[in-house]
Formats: sequence, structure tokens, C-alpha cells
Amino acid sequence: MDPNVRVRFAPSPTGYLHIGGARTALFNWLWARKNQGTFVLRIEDTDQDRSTEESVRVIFEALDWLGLDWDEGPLVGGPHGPYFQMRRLEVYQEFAERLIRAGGAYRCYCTKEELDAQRAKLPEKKRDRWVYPGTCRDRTDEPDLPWVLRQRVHGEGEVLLNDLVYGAIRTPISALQDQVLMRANGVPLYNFGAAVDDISMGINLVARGSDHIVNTPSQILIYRDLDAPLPRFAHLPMMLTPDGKKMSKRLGEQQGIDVPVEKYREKGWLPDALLNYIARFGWSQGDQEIFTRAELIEKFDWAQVGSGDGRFDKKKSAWVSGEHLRAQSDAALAAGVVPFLAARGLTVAPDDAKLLAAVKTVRPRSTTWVDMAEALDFYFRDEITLDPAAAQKFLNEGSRAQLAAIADVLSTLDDYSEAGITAALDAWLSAQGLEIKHVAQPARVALTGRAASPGIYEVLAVLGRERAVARLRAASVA
RNA sequence: GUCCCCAUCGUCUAGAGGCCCAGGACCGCGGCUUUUCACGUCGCUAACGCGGGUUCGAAUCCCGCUGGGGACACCA
Repeated sequence: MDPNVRVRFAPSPTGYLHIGGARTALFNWLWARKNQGTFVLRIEDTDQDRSTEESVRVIFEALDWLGLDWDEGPLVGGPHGPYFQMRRLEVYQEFAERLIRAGGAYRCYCTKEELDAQRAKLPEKKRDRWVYPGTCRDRTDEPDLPWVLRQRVHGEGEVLLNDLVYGAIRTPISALQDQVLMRANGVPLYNFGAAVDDISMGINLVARGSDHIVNTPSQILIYRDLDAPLPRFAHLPMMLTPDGKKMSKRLGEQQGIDVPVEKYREKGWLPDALLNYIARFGWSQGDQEIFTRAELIEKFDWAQVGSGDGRFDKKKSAWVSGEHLRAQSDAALAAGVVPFLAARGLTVAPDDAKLLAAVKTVRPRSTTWVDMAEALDFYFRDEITLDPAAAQKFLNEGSRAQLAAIADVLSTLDDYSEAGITAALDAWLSAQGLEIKHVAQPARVALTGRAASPGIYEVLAVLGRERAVARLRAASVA
């Protein structure tokens, strides 16, 4: 345990919280909570074309739903704010001056247009191999001209990145180029903004996606030139689509994977279940598959994080979701499903006795709230619709007569409880020389409208005498 | 194309030289349970990409190949 741990999650608000971003946030959060350190949220909104306030809100909501609370950041404040990059422009200005003085950057007066023109002269195939020729490296200051801050890559040898997950990664300094760090309007680019903020916010462990490994050497150079203490770095393997491609919203959804976190909420996932699935993705702890949030905090460690990219598995994620749902108490299940019933137009109170009883019967059959609400639907709806295929298959002249007889038995029954119903129907069945299996399916269709449901006696008991008898009679005459 | 990274069942993974003719989980398949569907339970199929080394011994170390992924912006 190390309460000095300071980690951060730094999303850019360009639409939604990406499932992979949620995992990055989770690993940082787990590490902070395990160490009783500090989890910082920083919004990297420097891409003014794509950043929106709406997506800032969406990200807050998603983190809130997941229960990943931050100790410093927007809404809660903290001693290292502001926590939106666009409100930290003076900080970058100051660091820019410092970096120039330290020899780690220079003012570049080349315009984008000039450089684009140079690039355009190259044959198309070589365009992306273009490197800045260093025109302004030693240019004297031009007080009247606009300038961008450009990194002065200097020194010999290689940059060593000692990654907690990947181990030693060496990059020759010669492979790095004089990239732009800050635009003429004072808005930083990623590598500068992230490094400056991580320094000024005292972040001592940077955990992010492995797609950022290539950025790290440039950032290490900034730390070095600023004489700032280097944080530890932990890069997380990528979460890919089932096809093994980088998970974009479009590609993910093409393959049936939800990429925005809010989708999981809409589909009725338990936040802890989603956390469990994404934590177990790239990280493991022996043979354990199901973890509570507390166990995740207790057991998480970088040593168990693997370096191989993985592919999202929808089936397994559904299983994890179901495991968590089934672990809930009846009361929690009832309370949780109420909004999802409401979404289907069914108003039920969370402490409704019938709901509590009904929930027991569908518990082993559900993987999400949405599933569960669907399974519960027939208990609470006044008029059910019969599944045509099921009705055709099981409701015929013979079964209709039996349903009518069963309705009679039930309507005169003294003890309308599951035990009472079972006893009475068993007596009736044996008097008829029948077994439950001969009438179960027709009864199921009549009572629930479907060919699959909880056990017939449970359904009868929970549904209540009035509705049960009415549905049986309705089906027997149709 | 260049640079970087990765490589165990279909998928997520255990495995840090002998404990592994490779273990767990999901999926799939089969049995049991059973009024349906689930849940549960028992079992089965299924992997160390290839080639060289090093070593008494390699899934584990080294090299090459192949395959995959990522990055190559005044995006993040």
C-alpha cells in the first residue's frame, strides 16, 4: 500500500466512453483504491473540432454508473486544477517557455501550408515518411510572427521505457522527430499536454492503452529536458473486436459488440459485472473468474497484467453478467428490475410482494435486467399475447378441455399457494390418469403466452388465482 | 513502406527450464436432473504458429521466419 500513488484517467470528450477507455479507467482506479492513493480525472478537450460538452457529460455519467469515482477532477476540484486542458492554457505557456530555455523545444515559424506544400512534393507513397527538415531549429526569434512550439529532439543513444506490463522498450533517439508540441494559438497537442499535466499534477504512474507506447519516448524526452521526475508507465494491451481489429464504435457494432459504455447500462448490465469482465480481460488471478468490486481492488496488481492483445467475447461477457445478476438478493433484483419493467409500460413497486415472488422464479433465467424484465412481463401485464407458434402447437381441442378443467379446480381451491396448487392439481391429474407433463405445455402457453417459462406451479402461484383462472379459461375457449 | 509491440485450446487465460503427453473459464458437443426454457451437475472435443539453436531437459531462454496488432497529424 502506498498512499502517495497518483494515477489519472484522461479521456477526450469526443462522443462517449469507450469500453476500452473504461478498462483503462478501471485499472487506474483499482490501483488508486488498492493503495489508498489518488485517482485524478482530467478532460483532454484540446481537439476543439471534436470535443463537446455533451460528451463530457456522457463520460461523467458513464463513470458514475460504473462507480469509478475520482478524487480530483471536474465537479470535485482539487489542488492541481483546473482539470480541463482548455482551462490550463497558461500552464502550457509557462512550460513551453521552460522547455525552450532548457533546449528541449524551439519556436517554429513554418506555417502548416508551407509544410504541406513540401510534403506534397513527395511521391504519394512517401508522404507519411516526411520529416520536418529542422528549418527553424536555429532560427532567431521573430517577435511579430506566429509560432508553434516544436520539440527539439537532441541527445544520443536511446530512450529507455521501463514499462510495468511490457518490460524494457528501447527507442533510438534518432527515430524521434521534431514534432509540434503546441499550436500557434497556445493549445497543446497530445504529447505536450499529457506530459505537462502529468508533471504538474504529480502523476507518478501513467497507465493507458498500448496504442500510446509509441508516444511515450517523446514524452520521456520532455520529462528529461524539464528535469522532471519520471513516472512509472503501464501500457495496457488492446481490447480488439472478435475479428481482431481495433475496437471502433463502427467496427464493434458491426460485429455485435457494444462499444459505448452507456449501451451496457441501457441493456441492463450490472456495473460490477461489466467491471468484472473488462478487468479479467488482460488481467487474471489464478483460476478465479468472478470477482466482486472489493475483490478486484484487493487482488489487482500490475504483475498479473498480460501483454498480448485480446478479442472481446460476447458469450463470455454475457455469462459474467448472468453470474453477477444471479448473485443478487431477491430484494436487490426486484429493485433493480423496476425501471426496466417501467420501460415496458409496467408499473410495479420495488417492494411489491408479487414482484419479489416473481423475481425468484426468473432468477436462473436472466443475464441482464432487460432479460429479466422480459421474463417477468407476463406476470404483470393485463392482456398477454400468445406466441402464435406455441399456441398452434399446444392449444388444440383436447388441451383446451383440460385447461378448462384445471381452471375449475383452481377456482374452487381453498389453499391457493404453490403447495396447495400442487396438491390439488396432482390429485386431479391422477384422477384423470394424467401426468403433469401432459398438460404443462398447453398450460404454460395459456398462462404466459410462451413455450418457455418458470415451472407451472410457481407461475400459477405467483400469477394469482384470478389471472390464472382467467387466462386458462380464455385459452380454453379460443 | 518505416518504427514499435505481441504470439498457449475458437475466445479470455494459468504456466516465470524438469511439478505440463499443458490446468481453469466461456463457447460447442454429450449425459444426468426435469412439466418447457434455464440454473445446477458430470463428462467430451480442443492449444504451446514454424524452423534453428542453448541445455541432461524448453510452452518457458536466444536467433530467424511467419502471422497478428498498434503507431507513423498543428487527432488523442
